Order: sequence, then C-alpha cells, then structure tokens
Amino acid sequence: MRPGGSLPVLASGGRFTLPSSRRSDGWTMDFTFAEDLREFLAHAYGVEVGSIPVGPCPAEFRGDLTVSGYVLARQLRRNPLEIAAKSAEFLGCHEDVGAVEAVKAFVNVTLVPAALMRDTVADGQKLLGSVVLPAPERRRILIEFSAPNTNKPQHLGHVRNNCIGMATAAILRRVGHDVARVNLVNDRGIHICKSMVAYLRFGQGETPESSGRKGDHLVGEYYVAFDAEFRRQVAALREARPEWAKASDEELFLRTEIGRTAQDMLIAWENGDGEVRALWERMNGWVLAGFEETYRRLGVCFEKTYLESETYTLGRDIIRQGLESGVFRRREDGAVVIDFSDPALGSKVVLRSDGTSVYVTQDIGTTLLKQNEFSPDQQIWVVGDEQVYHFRVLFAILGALGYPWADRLVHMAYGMVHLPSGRMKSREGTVVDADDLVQELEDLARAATLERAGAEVPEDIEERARVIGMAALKFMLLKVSPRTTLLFDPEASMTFEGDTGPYVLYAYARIRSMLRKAEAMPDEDRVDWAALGSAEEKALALRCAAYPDVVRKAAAELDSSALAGYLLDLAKDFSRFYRSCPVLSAPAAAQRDARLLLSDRVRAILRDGLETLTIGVLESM
RNA sequence: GCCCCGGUAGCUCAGUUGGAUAGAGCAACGGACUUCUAAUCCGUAGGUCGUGGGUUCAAUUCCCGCCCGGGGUGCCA
Repeated sequence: MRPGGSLPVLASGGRFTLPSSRRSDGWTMDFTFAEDLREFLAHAYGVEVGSIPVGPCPAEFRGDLTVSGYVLARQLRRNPLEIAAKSAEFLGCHEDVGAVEAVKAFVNVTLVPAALMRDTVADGQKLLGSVVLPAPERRRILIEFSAPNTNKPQHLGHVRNNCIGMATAAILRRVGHDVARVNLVNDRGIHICKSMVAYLRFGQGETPESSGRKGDHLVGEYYVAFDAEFRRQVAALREARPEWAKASDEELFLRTEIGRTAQDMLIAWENGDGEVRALWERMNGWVLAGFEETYRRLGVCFEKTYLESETYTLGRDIIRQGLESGVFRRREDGAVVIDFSDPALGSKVVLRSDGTSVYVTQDIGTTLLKQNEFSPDQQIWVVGDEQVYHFRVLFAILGALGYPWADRLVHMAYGMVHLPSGRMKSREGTVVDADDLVQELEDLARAATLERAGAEVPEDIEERARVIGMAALKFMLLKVSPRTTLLFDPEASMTFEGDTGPYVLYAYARIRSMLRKAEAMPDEDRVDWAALGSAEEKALALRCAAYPDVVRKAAAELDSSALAGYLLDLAKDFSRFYRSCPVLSAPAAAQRDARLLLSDRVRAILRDGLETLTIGVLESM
C-alpha cells in the first residue's frame, strides 16, 4: 500500500541528484556580448572566467539584461564596483549594446534589438533543440508511481500522484533520458479482504453490470460497508467489556467477529483457497477495469504494471542471504532485524517471527526485480511524504546489502492534498473522487465554452471540454511545488481564469488563430529582426530563450512547477505583446513578418511545454 | 522525547546555491471589447517574508534557539 493512510501528500525527502545543466539561472542560449565580456575580463585580470552571470533586468531599471558584479567578484576576487565599471566601459563600445549603465555593482545592458533577437529567438531549431542534454548526461531512469490499492476507487490524492508521475516522466524524457514508467498495484492484503467479506455479507450477488456501477466504485462501497459494520461491532465490544474501553480500533480488530472473518480470509487467500481466490479475482477484476477507465481519462499509462500478489514474497530470500552474511541478525523472539548505525533509523524488523514479510521486505524484492528487468541508472518512486522514513530505511538496507546502485535511488516525496475541511478521509466520505472530479471539470469546461461560443456550437465541443477540463486539473496540480501540502478548494480551484491551464491554452489558441489568418509564414532567413524592439517584444523573446534551461532545471530537480510557472509567464508575456503590438495589421511588412515569426516561436514553446506536462492543446477555444 | 517538512499580501501559492525597491493569481476597487479570440489586458490598494539572536559589505535566503502547523518514529501499508 503505497499512498498510505487516507492519502498522499508529500513532502520532500532529500535533494535529488540527476545530472543538471550548468546554469540554473539565466539562459542556455549564449549572448554574444556576454561571451565577449568573458574574454575581455579574463584577459584584463589574467584569470580564468567561467560563464558570465546574465539575468533579466528588473523592471525598475533601464535595460534588458543585467550582469551582476557581485557574482563576478567572487570569481575574479576584485572589487564588485570596479568590475562593474570596467565591464560597463567595455560593453559601451560593443556593437550589440545600445546602452549600458552601471548601478552600484550591477551592469544593466540594453541590447540593440537585432542582436537581442539574434541571440534569443532567431534560431528556432536551436531554441527547442537545446532542451536535450548532451549524450553523456542522459540516463536510463525507472519511475514508479500510482501504486493504488484495489479496495476502493481513486481520489484526488491519487490524481496528484498520477499527474506528478506522468509529468515527471515526460520531463525526464524531454531532456533525453530513457524513462520507463511502472505501476505496482497492491491487489492483495487485509484491505481487499475487508471488501470481500462485506460483499459476501451484504452484496446479494450484485455486479458492475447488474448495478450499472463502475467496478472500483462498487467494491469501494463494500469497503465502506465493512468499516461501518466493524465500527458497530467495536462499539458493542467496548460496551460489553469495559476493560477494553480504551483499546484502539486496531487492537480490537481481531476481537470483532467481522475483523476475525477478514483475517481468516486473508489466511485462506495465502493458502490458495479456491473459493476465496475466485472471489478475489472477480472483485479485483472489477476494480482493475475501473482503474483502467480512470487512467484512460487522465491519460496515465505505464510501460509495465507489477501486481503485488505476484511479487510480495520476493524479498525473503535476500533476507536469508543477508542473515548469513551478517547484515541482519535474528532476534531472541525469532524476528529478523537490521540495526542501523544511524540512530535516526534505529532498528528495523525485516522478517516477522513467523517468517512472513513486512512492507520493506517486499520493497527490497521489487526493487531488485525492477533493477534486474530494466537495469536503470536510477530508480525513482513517486510516493507521499508520509513514507519518507520507509524509503530511507529501504535505501539504507539496500546499501548495507552492498548494491552499488543503492545510493542512486530517489524517493520523490510529494505533499498531501487537503480540503478546506481538512484531510481527506474515505471512511467519512470526505474524499474528492477522481472520476467525479474529471467529469465535473469537463462539464464546467463545456458550459464555459458554450457560453463564449454564442449561437454557434463548435463541432468539437466534447473534445474541447475534455482538453480544457484536463488542462485545468493537471495544471492546478502541477503548478505548485510537489513537496507542498496542497489545499484543494473546489470553489476557487474549478476555474479557467487567471493562473490556470486554460489560460495557457488560450494563449496558444489565439496564436493558432492568428497564424491561420496569416496563411503563409514568412521566410525565416529573410526576416528582419531589427523591425522589433518594443518592451513587450523584447521581454517575450528573452522569455522564449529561457525555455531550455527551465526544462532542464525541472528535470534535474524533479519539479514540474518550474515548467508550469514558466509557461504561465510566457503566456502572460504573450498576452501583453498581443494587446499592444498588432501583428497582422502591423504598420510595416517587415514588422508583421517578424512579429508573426516571434508568435510562432511562442506557439512552439507553449505546445512543447504543455506536452511535456502531459497537457494537450486546442487549435481554437 | 527524537527525526523530517512547512510558516512570505485577506486567501492560494511562487521566489531562496546570499545580492538592486519581495512577486503572481484569486478576492476588493477603478479602467479597456466598431480593433489579430475580453478564458484577455491596464491601473489602485494590500507585506515587521512566524519570532529572537548570529555570520556577512549584503539575509526571506546560511547557522543556532524558540513558537505554531503537518507528517513520521509498528513483527501496518
């Protein structure tokens, strides 16, 4: 059971260690003036100078870009003000520079428009092409996510997990890694037996077909029914036996008739009891079919799906071997444990005294299985932050067992989803169901689209509703940092305005519309970039140029929110440009062509970026 | 008790390998559709960056203490 308790959330386990681009700030695209400045400074001070720290110039100052004298000062070991003055002096004579101003230790550079465009958006191939890492930095990565239990339908917490997993995989692929997505379905255990017991007791033989209900929802109802009956029995027990009044539900589980029945069923399942297995297969089949439907709607897919019923015994042999080699020891009570030198980890049982596996033992087994089947350089688990300790233990055990790849395992811990009323709790019915949520967003998107369409109903209205609804959902989940505990306020979240997926989609659709009207695209080689130069145009071009680094940073830090935030900024920059710079009706042909091409660059990046977040686009909205 | 994560505008969240006057969306208020799609744009208002120290030319960012919230600390998953 991966996503734990009532579900997810996450937090952050340590730092991630994927190969990263050299600079996290600034641009991968090289500015000619910066390169020339680098050489100049290296020569002037007789020191090796790394890359020049170029960043955006804050709006309050005059300039397009800013070079920080403070950062250079660390490399050059000179006075920042002196460096800034010297740099400004040099840049004042540079042909690309229209104006330069040193303010304190900052050098604000205004580029000649043609140079700015040349160094940013002129080469469209390079712009999108440089997202990909050089071959030596590419890795084979296996990412596990979703990992649902087959006793109830998925809810918003699972949706966050699924979306983060899919988007992270897509981001890693985008920069050139070889990524395999795997799911590990928890299809066995006491929780499934609970649904089964309740079904036998209250189900009267109903099926998804007979009830017209989606299989996972149907089974989930019996899980809830079990809990209701269990609570009733526990309450009665406490009433009858005052000495147990203070015992926890868990402590009393096996004292209740229904709890005992579920436990017996689990044992029967493990012994391969025919009837139990048949019922289990039937009900699991219903749930898995339901999941398939949910995954289809969300666009979730995997290269491989493991079933825990087939892997849960795998770790035991490794434990026995480790016992012989002294990694583990057998405690007086018969349980096998590992004693960590790190006091924060303490001592951990890996095999119960009856010889059965615990959670971490199974994970040792599946980790080895995945390692053998995929030979990844790195494995990533997208699992809620409540399991940080579990993964620290798992990784420490694998390290103790001597696997050289153990220090490259990553737990991508993400935060829980909370509702305004607090944590989601299945038993109390305070969960946001995944299927309902998707449906609701699609309905809202349809209504919003029709409202704006006026009399003519678009032919592809269903497609639009689907794409817009999903964009809203995924963007909402992906735009916040994975580690953040997310508050889902239905009122405020179900909107298509402001910082949302549909906002980005809208910018894309407006560009498409414009390009359709333009009919022919101008010849790239003949465009006169010098025709541009307004603040909006320059800001847009500079934003475009930052794209490759943003994607690389998102990949290196496993952070979809860096990319989502960037796309929002880009769409915003475009909207400003669109408002103040007429394209099709630009005063001069050269201006029209250059603006058209600039718009097309934005279009390409928006599409590339959205797809890298697994969000589809629309040609019209 | 101990460990981990978080505390930034009324709300939801960015920003932080230390750097110029801390940002966005929503909500509030005021503007802009005979003009390439107003799911848009512009403006106003809104902050002791939890708190107290320390390091530094420079701290929301790094270090220590404290307060508040969440999670973890099982022969559960």
